[in-house]
Amino acid sequence: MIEAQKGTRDILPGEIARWQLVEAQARATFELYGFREIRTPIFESTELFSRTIGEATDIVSKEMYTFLDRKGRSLTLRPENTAPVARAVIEHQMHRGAGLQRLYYIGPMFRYERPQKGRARQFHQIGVEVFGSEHPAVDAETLEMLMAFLESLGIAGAELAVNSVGCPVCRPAYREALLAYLRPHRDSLCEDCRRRLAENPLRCFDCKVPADQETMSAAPPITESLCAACRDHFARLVALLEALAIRHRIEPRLVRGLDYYRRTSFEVTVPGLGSQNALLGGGRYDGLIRDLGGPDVPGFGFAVGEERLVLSLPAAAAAAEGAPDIYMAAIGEEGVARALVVGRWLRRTGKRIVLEPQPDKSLRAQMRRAHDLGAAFVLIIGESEVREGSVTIRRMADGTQERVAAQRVEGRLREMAGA
RNA sequence: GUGAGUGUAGCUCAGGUGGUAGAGCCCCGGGUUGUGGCCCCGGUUGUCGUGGGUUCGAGUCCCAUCACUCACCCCA
Repeated sequence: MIEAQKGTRDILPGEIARWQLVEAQARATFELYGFREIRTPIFESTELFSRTIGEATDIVSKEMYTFLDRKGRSLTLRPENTAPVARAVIEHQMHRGAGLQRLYYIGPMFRYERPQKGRARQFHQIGVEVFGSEHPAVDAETLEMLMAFLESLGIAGAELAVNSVGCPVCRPAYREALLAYLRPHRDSLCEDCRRRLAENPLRCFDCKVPADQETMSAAPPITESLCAACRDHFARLVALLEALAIRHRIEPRLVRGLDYYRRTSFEVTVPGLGSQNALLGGGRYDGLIRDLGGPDVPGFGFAVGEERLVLSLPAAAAAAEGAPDIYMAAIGEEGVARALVVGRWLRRTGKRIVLEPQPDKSLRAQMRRAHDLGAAFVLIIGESEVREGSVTIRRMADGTQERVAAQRVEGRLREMAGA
């Protein structure tokens, strides 16, 4: 038997209401703030990701779905969507208009990883990107929108952590300061942290080994090593968050993995997701467009893990499934043919009608089926109805029913529904 | 890539110390020659993940393998 590939899954009709709710709420909220949707391709040139995300990151070094097409071009299934959106902005010169570009996207991403709770090889992100301003008010307003979005979905226990990871001016100096602090402790660090020391010492802050956490708690925080410009940007952002009464925690140990982040960096965690407790992450990426060969256009954005968001939804958020208004119970081939005609006309009045051609099935079984589907009315078309050109209308709520001429079905149905 | 746990009916799961498979739900038919919910009666459903080994005999023990789940790494 052929089954869905590891790390991929089918989202079945029984749970689709939660996905549709999340996506509809995202569109409605983002458009309130002037964002417009963009849809970019699922695969891109491999180079787009390796250059922007960083060759040394886990994503690029071991998690990309990369393949050669028939002409030998190296292509990659997108592992994230900020770089593709930036590519599209440059390609279509979208930054040349007046004002800012605010874009959002919803779609699948791909990373070759071992699946676990809240993690899959094909997963979905809802993300936004703002291009064209490095003003901290962009950061603040977008974060305010984000929190409003989560609130509108009734997400409980969401905690926003913000930090500044500096810029190419101050980050190298901080890295050296951190290394200077860590070198004397090298022998007491865990194996992973010793490796991080060489690759990306900032990641030691994420270590879950208690002894290492203790070591890191005394490490110099990045916020004290920021250059004047970055320090000013961060201070203004924090002040604006205060003014907006956005609950947040300043977390100097928060480091994000992708190379293109500058200055503002943040994430929202939520309980109940197992060890993948990050619901979303994002930050500022002022150098990205230029790195891709475009002009010096600053950017800010975030991406929400849609699977994790759906997992975090309150149980009650599952919107009611669309029960049919009418179930057609037809007996015999003639009955089925008549039901088709009646159903066609009633659907034009906006009625949701379910017709399952099973002429040999007992009326009892068809009634049971109508009940299970939650149909408000059943239209019965059996042998005697066919003979006299009528239809039996049954209101399921109280069992009242009557037989009317076929032409009168629509009007009588309306009367019975209103009664 | 590393570690641990789990694989029995469509679903959720029982099957001490080896004797050749069960329940509930679901589904179908009937009780009501054409009428739902509750009830009653009857019925269908399995390569016991796969391959090999031990044994007279393996769902049960051993080995291998695959899949799933959770955790590590890392991230959404």
